[in-house]
Amino acid sequence: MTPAETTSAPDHLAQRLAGSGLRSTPQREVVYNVVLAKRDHPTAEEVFARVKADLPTISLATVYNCLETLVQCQLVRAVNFERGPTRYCPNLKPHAHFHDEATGATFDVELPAEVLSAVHAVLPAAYDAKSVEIIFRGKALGQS
Amino acid sequence: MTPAETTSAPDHLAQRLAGSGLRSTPQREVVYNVVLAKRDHPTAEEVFARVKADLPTISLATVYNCLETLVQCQLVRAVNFERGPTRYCPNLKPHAHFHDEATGATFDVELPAEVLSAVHAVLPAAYDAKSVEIIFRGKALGQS
DNA sequence: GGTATTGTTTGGAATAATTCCAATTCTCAC
DNA sequence: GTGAGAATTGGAATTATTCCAAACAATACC
Repeated sequence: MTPAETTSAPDHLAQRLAGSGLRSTPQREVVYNVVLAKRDHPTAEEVFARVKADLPTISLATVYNCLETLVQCQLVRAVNFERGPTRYCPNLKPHAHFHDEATGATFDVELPAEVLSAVHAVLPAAYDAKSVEIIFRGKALGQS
Repeated sequence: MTPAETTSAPDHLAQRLAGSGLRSTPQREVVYNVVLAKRDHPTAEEVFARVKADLPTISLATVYNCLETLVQCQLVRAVNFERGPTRYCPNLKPHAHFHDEATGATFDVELPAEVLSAVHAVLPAAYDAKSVEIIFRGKALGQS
């Protein structure tokens, strides 16, 4: 990521939080930075482990709270693969996910606007969709 | 459903089970019939409650076992909506799901082959998808 | 037909992920 | 500085599911 991004992220966070009447706190900042730093779709437990490097006394409950807050403010997305723990993703552009069944790794897959609208078009008029989630499952072939 | 379907379902079940070296048991039959009978995407607990009408002494563990077996034999599909319990669906044709956030109800949405292949086409070559799940979330407008 | 073998069911204990809660701590406005 | 509301914390509670060992059932073998 570029220097510009690292410095603007906290501002973005503070702005968004303020927009919802919430405060920017060290815990929220660090949790947000962790999700931004390594975009490997970490679970809450994994975020917890990484955040402790900066804030050794943070609690798991707070990590859950912060992640939930970030989801509410639309700064991160929560993604679920069947029975597994919720994973968190800072990619806000519309995209699909590919879940490697062998390794458990998750990858973002770009979703062109025309495909997204083709998908939305399958919905009968009686359904008003706020969001759509597309999840592939299978094997990812040896990527570096 | 037609009479033909109600009578052929058990055979279909027995065949598929045999194909995997498994036996047809009263528990598996009743669980399968329950999922087939009311296609409202019940949870394991809901299936359990319905199955008890026929088999009052069945255990919840057995319901989980049977559902898992049916999923393995591709007789039903398991569907997950974020943190909720797994739901079970006897619709085997490719389809998407619409999840009503207000009521928790789930509806099947037909997925034309060309949309399905357009979705698959977004995958880079390095990904070999065995399956894709498409889940809409939103509000369903007053359906009867 | 009786018995070994293997598959299936059962109830209860265990687990995993998350949420809840009450108590403390922090912040900002006055 | 004080007080009100927001945020954090640790631990208990909850939910959905899986695990496990014992009991039961069905088929295979003699």
